[in-house]
Amino acid sequence: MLKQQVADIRAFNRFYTRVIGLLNKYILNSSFTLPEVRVLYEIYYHESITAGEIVQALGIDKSYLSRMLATFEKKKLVAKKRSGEDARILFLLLTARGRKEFEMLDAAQYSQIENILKRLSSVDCEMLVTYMTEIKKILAKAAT
Amino acid sequence: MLKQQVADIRAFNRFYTRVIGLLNKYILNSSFTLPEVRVLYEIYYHESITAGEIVQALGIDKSYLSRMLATFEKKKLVAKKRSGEDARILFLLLTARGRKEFEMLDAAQYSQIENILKRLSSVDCEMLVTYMTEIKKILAKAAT
DNA sequence: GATTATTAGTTGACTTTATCAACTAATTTA
DNA sequence: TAAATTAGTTGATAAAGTCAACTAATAATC
Repeated sequence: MLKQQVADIRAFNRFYTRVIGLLNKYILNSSFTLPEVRVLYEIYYHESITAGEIVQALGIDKSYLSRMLATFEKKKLVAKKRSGEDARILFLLLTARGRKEFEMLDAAQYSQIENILKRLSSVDCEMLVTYMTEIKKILAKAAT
Repeated sequence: MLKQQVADIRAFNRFYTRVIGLLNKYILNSSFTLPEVRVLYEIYYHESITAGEIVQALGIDKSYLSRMLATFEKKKLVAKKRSGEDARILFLLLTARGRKEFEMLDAAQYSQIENILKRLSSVDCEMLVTYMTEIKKILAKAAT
C-alpha cells in the first residue's frame, strides 16, 4: 500500500538523517568544519577543480567558498593556480600538507565506519552494503 | 572485503546526504527551518513529550530547543504544561493552530515522496522500502 | 528535616554557516 | 574598442548552532 510505503521511506529518512548527523559530529571535533571537509574532499578527488565547480557540486555560496579557500591558503592547505587559457579561472589544488591533513580525516572517517561494521556479523555487513547499493540504483532510476 | 564495504557505505552516505538535502530544500521555502519542522514532528506524534526527550530524539542542543520552543509559544503553535508530579518538567503540546500548520507541511512532504515513487515500478517501490527497513534493523543492532 | 546532588530548562555570549549586494579583473561579443 | 559576461572577492549581516553558567525544582542521603 502506497501510503505505508511513503511513511516507511520517511521513517528511514528521519533515521538516516540522524545516522549521518552522528557520523558528521565527529568531524566537528577535528579542526575542520563539515563544509570545509566537503570542500577538501572535492579538491582531493578532482585536482584542478575550479571554485565554480565546487559551488555547483556542493551547492554552496561562492562568497562563502571564497573565504573558506582564503583560510585554506593561509594555512597552506590549498594552492591556487591561475589558468593560462582564461585568467579569470583559478584552479585549486591541495598542497602536500593539505593532502596529508585530508588523508588523516579520511582515515578517521574510515575507521568510524569500520567500528560500526565490527559490531555486525559478516552476513549483516554484506547485506547492509547490498541494500545501500540497491537503494542507490533504484533512486537513480527515479531521478532520470 | 571490509575496505570496499566501508568505501561503499561512505559512497552511500554522500549519495543519501544529497537525497535528504534535496528533499529538505522544499522545507526551506516554508516558513519553518528544518530543525523546527523536526521538533514540530516530535510534538505532533508524541503529545506530552518533554523538551529533554526531543533533545534525546533529535540530538539537538537544549538551549537551541529552548529558544525554538519560545518562538513557537509566541506564535501560538506550541503550549507548555507543567507536570503536576515533577514541576521541573514541562510537557509540550501543539495548539490547534500548531497541528494545522504541521499537517500542511506533513502533507506536502508526503506528496514529495509520493512523486518519487510514482516514477518507479511497484516492484522497485517494494524493494526500496524493504531495503530501507532492513538497513534500519541492521544498524539498530550495531547501536546496541 | 537540612544539606547536597541531580535534573530540566533558560540565558548570555559566542562561533559557525550562509546569504546578499556591490565590486574588481579578466574575457568574450558585437 | 565599447558593452556584456564571467570568476572571484569584499563588506555587511542574518540565521543556525554551541558552550558554559545559571535558576528553580526535586530527589537522595546523612
